Amino acid sequence: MDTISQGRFTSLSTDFFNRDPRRVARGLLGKLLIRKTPSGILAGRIVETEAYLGQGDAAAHTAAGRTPRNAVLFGPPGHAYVYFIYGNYYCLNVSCLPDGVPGGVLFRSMEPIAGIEQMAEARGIELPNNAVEETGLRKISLLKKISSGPGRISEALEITRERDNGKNLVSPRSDRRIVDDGDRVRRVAVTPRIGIVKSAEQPLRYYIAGNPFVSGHS
DNA sequence: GAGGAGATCGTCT
DNA sequence: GACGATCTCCTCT
Repeated sequence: MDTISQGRFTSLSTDFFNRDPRRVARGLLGKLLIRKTPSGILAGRIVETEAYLGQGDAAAHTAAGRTPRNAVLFGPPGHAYVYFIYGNYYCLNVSCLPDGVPGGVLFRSMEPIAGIEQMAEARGIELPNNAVEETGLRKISLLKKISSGPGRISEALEITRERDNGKNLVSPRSDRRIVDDGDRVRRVAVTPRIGIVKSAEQPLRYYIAGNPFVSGHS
């Protein structure tokens, strides 16, 4: 058990990810994505995910079989799959299902929790003084640009393919991992995934209903 | 507030 | 050689 500011949290187990990506995507809502850096801990609460099924899912990177790029998704569960998109952005996924069976979950959006100033700086956003102490709608509008969106999450947590692809996200020794601080999600909404063309109709996007940090349309 | 276009490059065909 | 699990900026309303 570690502590982050005033809270406590426990690591998720490998078994948590050794399941159907749809169950993992739903289960990850409310959990914390954290990264330890030399200058402090960065953390955000996961509020939006998308499941990518390894088999029978034309939109998944694994649809056409194993390649050097997607190898992590075919590997053991609980590892980071990071890919580069549109010449500009990195997107973070976590591998699911047993070694040899492809599948994963994309992190689409998170609510900034700790290390907010550092994450804003990594994103090139200048927060006004006392932004962290703000409340209500004003705070939401200030913080939403930090990590609402797949590319934004990676930039805020300083995640790159070169450094993070294939890294273990459950080991307590890892400097980037997914943990549970006891938060319980009340209501989960399910919609089709965003930004894809193939298999676009399947309801595989999950988000915390009513959470203001969800990206896109909620 | 909504909608459209450009940026930019790794990956696979 | 085409395209993509995105984001930002700009324009129009």
